[in-house]
Amino acid sequence: MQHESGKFATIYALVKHIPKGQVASYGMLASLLSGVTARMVGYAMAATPEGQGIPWHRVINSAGKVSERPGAERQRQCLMDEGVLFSKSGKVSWPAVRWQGPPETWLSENGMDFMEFLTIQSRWP
DNA sequence: CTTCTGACGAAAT
DNA sequence: CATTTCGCCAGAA
Repeated sequence: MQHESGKFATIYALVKHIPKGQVASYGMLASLLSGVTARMVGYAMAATPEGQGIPWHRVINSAGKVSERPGAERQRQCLMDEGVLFSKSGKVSWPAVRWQGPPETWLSENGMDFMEFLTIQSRWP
């Protein structure tokens, strides 16, 4: 995230707000950023720079599962270490661990009014 | 410069 | 229900 501009940088900045023990889907994050798709969030997570405190492991897919790939097991372990529970089929319970969204300071800094945020949030898993 | 390749998900078929 | 389509970033080769 060398150049403070660009889609990825915006995505990383948002991911940093997800607290320990909570998770967000690629789509949830994309819904808060204009011009960003869930796919792009996936691309960004795959390219997450290390050593910058970006909790990449707290981002999973809309089905409530850690996206299958080499390294998925490590991600599940990171989440379990934070107290996130997985069902036998490897899914989390969205109502139990879902991130509720960024703080209001983020909303104002990004020109999003609270009403708009609530509408977006209502479509989350 | 071109091509390739990644941790998605809604809508159409 | 299962499968396909497509959007259009960033960095490496």
